[in-house]
Amino acid sequence: MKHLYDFQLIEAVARTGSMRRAAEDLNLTGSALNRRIRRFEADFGFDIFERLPGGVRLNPAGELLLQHYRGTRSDLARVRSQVADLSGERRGHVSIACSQALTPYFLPEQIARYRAQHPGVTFAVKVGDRDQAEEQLATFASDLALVFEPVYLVDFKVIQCVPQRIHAILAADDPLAAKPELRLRDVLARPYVLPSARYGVRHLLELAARKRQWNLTPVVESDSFDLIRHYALHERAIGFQIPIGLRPSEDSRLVFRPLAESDVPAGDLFLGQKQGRTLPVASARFSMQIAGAIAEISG
Amino acid sequence: MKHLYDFQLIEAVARTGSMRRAAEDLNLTGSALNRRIRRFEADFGFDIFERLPGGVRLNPAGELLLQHYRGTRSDLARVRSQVADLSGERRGHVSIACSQALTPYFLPEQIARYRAQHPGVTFAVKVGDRDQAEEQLATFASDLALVFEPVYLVDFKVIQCVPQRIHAILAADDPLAAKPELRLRDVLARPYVLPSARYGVRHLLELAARKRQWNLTPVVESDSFDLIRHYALHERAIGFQIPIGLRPSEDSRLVFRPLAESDVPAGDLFLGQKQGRTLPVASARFSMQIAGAIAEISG
DNA sequence: CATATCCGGTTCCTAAAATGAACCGCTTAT
DNA sequence: ATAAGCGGTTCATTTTAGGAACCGGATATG
Repeated sequence: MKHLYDFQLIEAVARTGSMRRAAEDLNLTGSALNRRIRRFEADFGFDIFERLPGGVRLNPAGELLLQHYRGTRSDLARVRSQVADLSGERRGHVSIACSQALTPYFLPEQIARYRAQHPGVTFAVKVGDRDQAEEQLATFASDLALVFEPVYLVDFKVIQCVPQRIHAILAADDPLAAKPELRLRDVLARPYVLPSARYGVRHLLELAARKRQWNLTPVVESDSFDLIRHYALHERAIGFQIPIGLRPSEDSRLVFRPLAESDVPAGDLFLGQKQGRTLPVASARFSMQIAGAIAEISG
Repeated sequence: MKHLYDFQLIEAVARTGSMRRAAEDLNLTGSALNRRIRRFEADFGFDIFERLPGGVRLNPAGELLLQHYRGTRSDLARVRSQVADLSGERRGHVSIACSQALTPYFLPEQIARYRAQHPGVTFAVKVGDRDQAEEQLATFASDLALVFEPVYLVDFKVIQCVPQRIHAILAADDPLAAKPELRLRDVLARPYVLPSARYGVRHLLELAARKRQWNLTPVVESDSFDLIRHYALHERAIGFQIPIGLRPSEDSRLVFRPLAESDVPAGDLFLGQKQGRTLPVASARFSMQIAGAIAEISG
C-alpha cells in the first residue's frame, strides 16, 4: 500500500546501512531518498537514524518505529485477508517458519492438502534454526512457526505441542538395528553425525551427554538434515532426527530406532504464532489444520 | 502523520456520510476527495463504501479497515510517546473515559497529583455512561476507562477493581440520617431521585427492586449526578451515589448513608484498558498511579 | 408533473510536490 | 596525496494532486 511507502524506504535504508545503496535497490537517487528520510524525521519529530561516517544506522527510536511499521503492515495484511474472505474470494497467503525436520514430508503434505481445498492460497516456507523461527514471528516476517524445542518462547503463543523422541538413523544391516530401542552409550560409541549446535536435536543430545560428563565428538557436523540422514549409508555412521522428519519407506537401506527415553528425554515440537496477534484468515485456517495433524501424531 | 492522510479522509467521509460534506470539513473540493477515495479503493483492491442515492456508507470491508486505522494511529501514538520518553522529554497525553462519579473529586485530585510530577503531560477526560466508556476503549478513542459496573467487559483488560456500596444522599436533618445504614424499603418509601437507566447505580437499584417485584418511581430522573446530589436539599428527596463521588465535607446540609448490603449488593468500579493494547508511557504511568489510589480506597 | 437540489463521478487545466543530476564538504581507505 | 564513498543541498524538470466546471441520476418541492 502506498501510504506505507516511507516505511519501506526506512526499512531498506536500515537493511543496507546506507542511503545511496538503499536508493539503488529502490530505483531512486540518493538525493530523493535522503530528502524523504529527513522530511519524515522532521514530521515524526525525532531522528530515527544515527549518521555515522560511512553510512547510517537505526537509533533506538528508529527500532521502535520499524517495529510499529512491521506490526502495521501485518495487521493490514490481516484486514485484506478478512475482507477477501468476506467477499467470498478465499484467497490469501500463509508464511511459516519451521525447522528442517518438517520439510521432507510433513509440510509438503499439509500444504498440498490445504491447497487442494483452497487453490487461491499461496505459501512461503522459511526454514531456519530455532532462533530464526522465533525471530521471524517477532518481526512479523512469518505468521506461524513450527519449531522443535524453541529457545525462548517469549512473545510466542503455543497453538499445539507434541513430544518427539530423538531417533537414530542407521544402515539397515547395522548390528544395532536389531534392537527396538537404542541406548545412548551404544550409539555414541560409534561414529555419528550431528546437526549444528543451534538445532534442537543437537541441544537435547548435548544436554544428555553433559549429564554424563561426556563430550560429543561427531565425525561430521552439518546444517543439513538431509546430509545427516544420508551419511549413514556411508561409513556406517549414525545420524539423528525426529520422527516427523522420517518415513520408514523412504530408503530400505536405512532404519530408524528411538533412543531410550531414560537416556535422552523427548523434545517438544511446537506450533505457535506471535503473542497477541490476529492472524489472516488463511493462516488461521491452516494453523488449525496442522494443529489437528499434529494432534493425530501424538495419538 | 502524513502517511495516514487517506485514512483521515475515509474516517471523515464515514462520519458525515457524504463525500461533499466531508470535503468541506477537510477543506477540499468534492472532486479531489472523490478521486482520492476511488484511488484508495483501487489500490486496496476492494470498495470500502456503499454508494447509495444520497450519500455513501461504509461497507463491512470499510468497517474492518477503519478499525485497522484506529489501531494503527493509537499504536503510532504509543511509539512517539516511548520515543519521547527515551529522549528524556517526559511529555505525553492521557485520555480517560469515566463515569460521572469520578469527576468531582477523584479524577481532579489524581490528575493534579500526576501533573505536579510531570507538567508536560496533558489530559483528556471523556465523561459518559458505561456503554460509552467501553466503546471509547474499543475504538481507541481513550487509553483508559474508569467505569462503575461495566456492561460487557469484552476486550476490556481489568487493571484494578474496587467494590463500591451505593449510598443514599439525604438532608442532614432528615430523620433517616440518624441510622448508620439504610434499608431499601425505607428509602424507596420516600421521594427519590435516580440517574438514567444506563448508569450503574440505577442498574443495581433496578435489580434490587425487581427482585422484590417493586417498581422504581423516581420523582426526578436525570443524567446529571450533580443535580441528583443537590436535589436532596429541596423537597427532602433522596439521591444516590457511590462513595468515590462523595465527600462528607462538601456541604454540611447533606449526609450520606450506605444502603444495607443485603438489600443492594455493592457494585464494582473498574479501571481498565483495551485488551491486548500497549499503552503510551504517560497513560501507563498514570494508570499505575490511580490503580494504587483505588487500591487504597478498598483498604 | 416540472423544477431545483444534492449526490457521486469525470474532465480539463493549473498549482504543488517529488524527483534526478550535479555539486559540496567530509571521512576514510589506498 | 588521491580517489572513493558517504550524507546533505541546490535547481531544473517531471509527475502528481487539486480546483472549477460539468454530467447523469435520484430526490425532494412546489
